[in-house]
Amino acid sequence: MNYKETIQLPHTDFPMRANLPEKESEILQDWARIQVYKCIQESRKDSEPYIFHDGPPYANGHIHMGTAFNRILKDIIVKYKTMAGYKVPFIPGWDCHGMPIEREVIKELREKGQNLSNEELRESCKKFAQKFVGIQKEEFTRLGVFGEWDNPYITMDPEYEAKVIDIFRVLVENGYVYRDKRPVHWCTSCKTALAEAELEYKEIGSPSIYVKFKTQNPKVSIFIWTTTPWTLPANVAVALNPKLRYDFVKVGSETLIIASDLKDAVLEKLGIKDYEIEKSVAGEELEGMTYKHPLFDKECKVILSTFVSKESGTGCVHIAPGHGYEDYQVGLLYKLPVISPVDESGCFTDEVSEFKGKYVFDADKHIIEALKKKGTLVHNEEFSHSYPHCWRCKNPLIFRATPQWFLRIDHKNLRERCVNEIENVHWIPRWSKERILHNILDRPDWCLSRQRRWGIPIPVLYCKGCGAPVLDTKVIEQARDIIKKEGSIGWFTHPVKDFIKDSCRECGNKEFVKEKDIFDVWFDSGASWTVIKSQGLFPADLYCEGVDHHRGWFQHSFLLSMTNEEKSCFKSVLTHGLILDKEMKKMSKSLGNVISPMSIIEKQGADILRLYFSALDYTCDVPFDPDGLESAVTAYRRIRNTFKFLLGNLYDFETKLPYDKLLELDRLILHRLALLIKKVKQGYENFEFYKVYHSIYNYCTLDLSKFYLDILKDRLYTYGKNSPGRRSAQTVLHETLLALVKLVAPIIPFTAEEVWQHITLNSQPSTHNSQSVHLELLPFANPEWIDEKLAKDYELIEAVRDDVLLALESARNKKLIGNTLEAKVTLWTEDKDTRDFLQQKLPNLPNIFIVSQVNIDKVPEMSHLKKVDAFVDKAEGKRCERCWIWSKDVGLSSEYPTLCSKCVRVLKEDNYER
RNA sequence: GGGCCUGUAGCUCAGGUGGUUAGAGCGCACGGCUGAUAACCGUGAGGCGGAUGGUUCGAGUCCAUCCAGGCCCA
Repeated sequence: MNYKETIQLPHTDFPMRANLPEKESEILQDWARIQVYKCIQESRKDSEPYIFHDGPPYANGHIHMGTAFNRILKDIIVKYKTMAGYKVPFIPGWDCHGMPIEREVIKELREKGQNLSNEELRESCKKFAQKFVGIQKEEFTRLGVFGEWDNPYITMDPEYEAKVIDIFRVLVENGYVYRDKRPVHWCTSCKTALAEAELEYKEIGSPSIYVKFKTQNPKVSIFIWTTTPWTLPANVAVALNPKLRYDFVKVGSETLIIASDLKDAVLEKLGIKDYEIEKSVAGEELEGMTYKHPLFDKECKVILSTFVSKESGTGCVHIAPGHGYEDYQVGLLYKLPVISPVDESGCFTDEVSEFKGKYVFDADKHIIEALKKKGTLVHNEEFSHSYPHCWRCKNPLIFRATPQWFLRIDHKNLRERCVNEIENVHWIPRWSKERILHNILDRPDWCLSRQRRWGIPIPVLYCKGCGAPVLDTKVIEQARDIIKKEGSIGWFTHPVKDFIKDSCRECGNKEFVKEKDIFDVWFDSGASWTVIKSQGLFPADLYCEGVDHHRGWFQHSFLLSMTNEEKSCFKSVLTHGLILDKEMKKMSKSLGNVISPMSIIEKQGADILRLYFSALDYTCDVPFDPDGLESAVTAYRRIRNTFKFLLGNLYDFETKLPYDKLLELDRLILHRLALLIKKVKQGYENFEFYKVYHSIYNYCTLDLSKFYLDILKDRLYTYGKNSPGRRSAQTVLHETLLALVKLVAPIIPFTAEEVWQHITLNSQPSTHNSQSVHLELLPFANPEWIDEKLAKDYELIEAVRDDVLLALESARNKKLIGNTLEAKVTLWTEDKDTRDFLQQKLPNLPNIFIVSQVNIDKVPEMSHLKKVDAFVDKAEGKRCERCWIWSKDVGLSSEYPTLCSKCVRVLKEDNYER
C-alpha cells in the first residue's frame, strides 16, 4: 500500500511562484472593481480621523526612484493608520506651475518655430502639466498606493489658485508684503530675468583689475580685485573676512591692505618685490574703517563677511548689492543701499551721468580709464573664467537689481513665533527640528515674485500716471473671484477696469496697468494646507517629505500657516533621506546611474520594491542597490512560502481549539506571536518600518520555518486528521496566518490581498468576510497568550536543541545518518535540576529535535564544557513506512506490518477518503 | 566656508544608563532531505567596529580632531 495517500500533505492553490507583475495588475483591477478606497473610507466614517497631508510632486516627468520611495512610505503609513482603526482620507496633490515646465514648453515650441502669446503659452503649459499628472497618477496607482485619485488637489486648478490669492490677501491685510529691489540674473538682450536653471555657463574673457580704494589716510589703500569694472559705480562697501589676517604692505611711499594668505600671489602678479609689512591685523579689527568711493565723491565703509575667500583676489571684496547676490545678502545685514543704475537693456541710467547710456560691458574700458586718471588702477589684464549666459540668446548675463515683492519675515514677530511654534511640533527624527530651526533663523525675507509667465499672477496694479503700486485688498478680492471662476488666466484676459474702480491715491490718475510677475512656486504649494482646511481637517497630523523640504515645502507651508492661521499646519513632520545610487552618489542623467522604479515594477513587482524600501532605515540617505533588491526577492520568497505552508495546512481546518486545549509547543508559538504583534505595531507607530521588516522576516525564518513548522510537519501530516494534536497545530497556524497577513499588509499590499483571497476560499472558520485585507484591523496581541514560564522553559530546550543539531551534523558527516529521523539522541547533564527538567519534557523531545528517539543517560564522551551533552547513535527498531519515524514497534501489527503502532492506530480510527 | 545628518561582517539591520570571546537574517562555502521541492533543514568561514587621540580599571557605546559621503545654504 502506498501510505502517502493516507497522510495529510499541504494543499493549496496559492502558487509558490508569485508572478507579481501580472498578479498585481489583477489585484489592481479587483480593487478598482470593489472601489477599495471608498469601502475603506466608508467603513471608517465614524472613526477618529488621522490627517496626512500630501506634499505635491512636480508634474513634469515620469516618477523617479525618489518619488516612488516617498509615495511608498506615505502609503505604508496610510495603510497602517487605517488598519490601526483611524479614518485616513488621503488627498494626493500635484505641483504644476513653475519654470521647469515653462522652459520645457518654450523649448518644444521653439523647435516648432512657434512663438506664442501669453495665453497660448499658459495653455500649453497647462496641457503639459495635465499630461504628467495623468501619467504620475497611473504610476502611483501601480505602486499600490491608496488615495482619492479621482479628487486630487492640483495647484493650477482655479479653485486652488483662488485659495492662493486669498492667502496673499490676508498677508497684504496684515502688512507682511512690501516691495523692494533685489538683484536677479538679467539678460540685456531678452530684457528679462532668468532663473538659476536657465543659466548656461561658458568660458569668456573679462578684464581683471586691481584697484586701490583710498582710506582717510591717502597713503593707505584697501586693495581690491574685480572682473566686472562696470559694477564699481554701484560700490557701497568693501568686505573683509573677519577670520583672515590682513597685512599692511608698504610699497614705496604707499601702503596696501591685502589678506596675508593672498599677499604673495598678488604681489608676484604685480611684479612687486620690494615691500615691507608694517603691521598685520585680523579682518574683524578693520570693521567700520572708511574709504573713498573709487569713482565718486563719497565715503563708504568696510564690512565683514565669511563668504570672502582666501582662494583668489586680495581678500578685500568690492561690494555692490545691486549687482551680486552675495553682495546683496551681506548688504541686508549691514542695511546697505541697493544701487543698480542700469536699465533693462543694460545701459547706465542718468544716476551715473558720467557713463549714461553706455552699455555696461562697453563701459568697462571707460571706467578703467577713469580709474587710471585718478591713479587708483594698479593692474589690468585679460582674465578667462566661467560666466553665466542666457540659455535663449546665448549672451552674457548681468546681475541687476529690480523691484520685487517680499514677505517680511520679522513682521509681527513672525520669525520669533515660528521659532516658538517649532517646539510644539513633533519632528521625526529629532535632529530635523534643529534643521528647520536654523533654516528659519537664517532665512532672509521671502521674495514672492518671479518674472516668469507660468504661474499664479500677483494681483497688484500700477498707476499709469505716477507708477505707484496699488496693493489693495479690494483688487485682490476681485482677482480672486475672477480666478476662482476662470482660472488665473482671467487676470491676463480681463481688462484692468474689472479689477479696480477707484483712482490712484497718489496722483488721482484713473488708469492702471497689471502686474506681470507671478508667485514663487513655493507660495503655490506652501498654501496647500488650505485644501485640508476647507474640509475642516486642519491642522494635519502628519507631513512626510525628504530632508530637502526643510528649506522647501515644510518651511513655506509653515510660514504661510503661521501668518494666516497663527499656528502650525502640521502636528508632526516625518523626514526621510534621499535615494542615492549604490555608491551613495546622487542619481542623475549625466552620471548615467538612474534606475527607474517602473522598470523594477515591470520586472519584479511593486511588492518587491516596497519590501526593499521597508528594510531601509531612511532617517539618513539610503543607497539603491540592485543586489539589495535581490535580497528583497529572497526575503519575499521566504514570506510567501510561509504563507503558502500556512494556507496549505489549513485546507481542512474547521474547528478551533480553545487556548487551554492547545499543546505546549503551540502555546509557545502564540506567546511569541503576541510578542511579534507588539513589536511590529510599535515599529509601525514609530515609522520604523525596517524594524517591522526584520521582526516579521525573522519570525518567519527563525520561529516558524526553522523551528515550529519544521517540527509540526509530523503532527500535521501523520496524526489523525481530526486528532487534537493536529487541530491544536491548525488552530495556531490559523491565528498565525491571520496575524501575519495583516501585519504585512501595509508593506506588501498586493501579496497580502492575494493571501487574503485564499483564506476566504480555503478555510471556512475564519471569522472574516471582508472583501479586502485592507479593511481589517491589525491583530490584537492577546495577553492570554503570554506565558513567561513556558518561554523560559523553551529557551533551555532550544539551547539543548542547538547542541543536538551539532551532534547530528557530526553524525551526518560520519555517514552514520542522513535524515535526522535515523538518529537516536542521548542526553546527559551532571546538573540534576536540568536532568529532571529534561526528563519531564522527554515525551516531546524526539518531536522537537526531529529525531526518532531521545533518552537520558550517561554519554560515552563527556565534554564537561557544555551544560548538556548530546550523543547521537543509529535509531533503534525499524523505519515506519508511513511516518518515517524509527521504532521498535514497527511490525507488531499483522494488518500493517511496516507501520509503527501510532500509525496503525491512526489508520484504524480515521477515515482517509478525501 | 556655514547648518544638519551618516559611517558596526559583501548587503540589510541588533547591540537600555560604557563591563566578559560584537549578535541576527540574507549572500557565500560545504553537507542533508526529496511528504513546503525553482521549496525545506543543518554546519561553517566572514568584523583592527571610518581614522587618530583623549576620559576611564575598562568604549562600538562618552569627548575632541580628522577622513569619507549626503542634503541645504554660501
